[in-house]
Amino acid sequence: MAHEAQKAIARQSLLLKSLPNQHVDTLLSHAIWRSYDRGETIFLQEEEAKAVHVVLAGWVKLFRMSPTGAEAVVSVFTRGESFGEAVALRNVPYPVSAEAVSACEVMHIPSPLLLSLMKEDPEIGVSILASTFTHLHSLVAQLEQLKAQTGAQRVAEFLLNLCDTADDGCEVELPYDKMLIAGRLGMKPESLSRAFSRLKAVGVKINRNHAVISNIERLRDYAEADPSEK
Amino acid sequence: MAHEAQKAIARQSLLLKSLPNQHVDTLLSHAIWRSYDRGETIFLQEEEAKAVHVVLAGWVKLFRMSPTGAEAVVSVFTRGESFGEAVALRNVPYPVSAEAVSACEVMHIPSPLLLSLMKEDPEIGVSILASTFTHLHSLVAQLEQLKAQTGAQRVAEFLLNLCDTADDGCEVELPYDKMLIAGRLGMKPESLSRAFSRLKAVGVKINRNHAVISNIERLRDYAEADPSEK
DNA sequence: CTTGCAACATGACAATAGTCAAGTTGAAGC
DNA sequence: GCTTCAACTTGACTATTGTCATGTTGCAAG
Repeated sequence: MAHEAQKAIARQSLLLKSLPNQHVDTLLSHAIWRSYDRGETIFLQEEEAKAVHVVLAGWVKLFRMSPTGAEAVVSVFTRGESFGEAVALRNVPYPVSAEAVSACEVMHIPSPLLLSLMKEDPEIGVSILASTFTHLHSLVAQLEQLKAQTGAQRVAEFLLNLCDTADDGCEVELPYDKMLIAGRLGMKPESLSRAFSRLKAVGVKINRNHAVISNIERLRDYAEADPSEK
Repeated sequence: MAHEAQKAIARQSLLLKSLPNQHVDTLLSHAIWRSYDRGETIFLQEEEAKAVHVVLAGWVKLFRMSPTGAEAVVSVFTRGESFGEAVALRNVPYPVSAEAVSACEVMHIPSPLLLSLMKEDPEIGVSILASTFTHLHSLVAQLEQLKAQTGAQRVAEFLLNLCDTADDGCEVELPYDKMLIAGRLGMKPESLSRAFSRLKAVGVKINRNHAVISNIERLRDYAEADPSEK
């Protein structure tokens, strides 16, 4: 079912890229390949984890529903990224739900397969820990941002992460809709709108899902300034 | 150097308790046992990880310094808890700093030892993933709280976590000083004071580091209520 | 083409949290 | 016992964000 192009993407994923080819072949041949429509659920919070998931195309969000129904977006993944590693190997329920936020392609690696390969070659365990560590790290970074930065500063960092060039100025497309960006950054859509307005003052123009940053350094200074001295 | 009592605590830690005794013995005999004074640094952000750390007594905080010097507390660990697993096995720099917030005892397991044992028995990898998953989970929970609850509600949850009994009412000691509690909950000490004041209305009395909760159910309802309908 | 809807923007207001300043208080050191 | 200092509390004020209401816009189904 899998196109060669998809397999190539899978091989480059953080989870698989450092594994010996032989293992990767085994995993790819036993993986389940699926397409999801925008809005489709991939798994639900409290459901038991049976696989590790690798995004091949599109965008997937992980989120938590509080008892009152408020949604907190925990992370958003795209091509080459994987999630569910630590959960799948322990047969514990997912602490979050996953949903496709655009049409997307996802590869599922059954966890029993991963476990049995891990018994043969401990290198696999290290690979899994590597991806897990990346998630841990990104959650830590998010926590720092939420605790130490204003909304507009978080938006500034989000934009800076989109333009990987160290160029003077640049233009980027917002990867998904603003409601999701707002959720991902821990704010309401209205606040995101206002944050964008503020960023006009440091040379950011937003038009639809297209952003123009006139001076990256200026934006970076803004993002890292002490909130109290702004 | 290690007392038997300390070894007993180490054996009960989340990291080691599910491992075969034989491995635990090996790890314990090669571990480094250290005492730290209040305020002493255990490791610094950006430092290369060489060991996994298990707290035997006292309290340790993990925190991040933003470029501007603002401190964001990521987690606080105590007896039986471990940290640094995912980092130690990858020879990558710590994303956070660790500091003793009270006098404490910490056991350090050198990561090369863990890696070599892991090659012999993949079960060790699963154990490490288990602890790592717990951290991941707690970070996710923190993110949800920060995004979906008010300060006073986060304080309420913090108190609820302290009293494990399902009893009607209970009394607990605050485990560390209020400045650190405030940091851990993502607020300023002043806001914590005010949050405590508000909780008086739902039957919480704070005196020094001693808290009296007259009705746990009432507090739980408060913590989980929709912030908008309070 | 038009209707309808969801995403987005904006203004007015309320709630929440941070800042600054001025006290208290309790414990450690002299 | 006294001094001193840091932790803590409280009040007044400000800034930020959420909430509610209203209006615009672009896209898609008919």
